[in-house]
Amino acid sequence: MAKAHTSNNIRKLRFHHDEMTQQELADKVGVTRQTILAMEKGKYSPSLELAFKIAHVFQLPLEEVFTYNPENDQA
Amino acid sequence: MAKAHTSNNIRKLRFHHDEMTQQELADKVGVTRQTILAMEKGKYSPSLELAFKIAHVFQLPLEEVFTYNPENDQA
DNA sequence: ACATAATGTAATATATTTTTTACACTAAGT
DNA sequence: ACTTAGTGTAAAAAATATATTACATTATGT
Repeated sequence: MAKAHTSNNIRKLRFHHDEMTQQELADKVGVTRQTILAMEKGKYSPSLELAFKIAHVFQLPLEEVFTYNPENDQA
Repeated sequence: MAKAHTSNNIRKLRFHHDEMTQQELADKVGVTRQTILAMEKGKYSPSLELAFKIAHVFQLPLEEVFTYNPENDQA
């Protein structure tokens, strides 16, 4: 297994979407600003549900918001 | 926000993939059999990372394994 | 100079996911 | 009849995500 990571471009997307603020996004998906901030900072990766909600806000498929970086998982 | 759900067809996919057992899948993605079982039973929805790993095992885009059912989220 | 909005940091508390362990049940093989 | 493999249930512990609160910083507007 090992360290696989999940990155996202929430930050970029916020700006591309009318400079949506962290708070606004947080409100739209029903979490706290801290949660958005932590995600943008890569402090932790969200739950699948939250990921779906965020993709939904930006009207994008989940995989265009979050990208999976398998580090060295077995095949 | 409210209750949005995430469903999956892990079970089906396991059988379509050489009748892969819960334990085998668990091993491939580095979790416990209980975790796979709980997911199949809808007991809780996985982390984004785990979701990605599972999709990766089945060589499918994440959204073909997990589907988001927004219940009544605001637009 | 002041006020405000947006973001960052940090600590603690709560919720949820995941692990660990143990046991029950069914189906298949011998 | 026995064993084994696969699955289901359950409870408690550990890990991780999320909430809450409070404060610092920077940029902008007045």
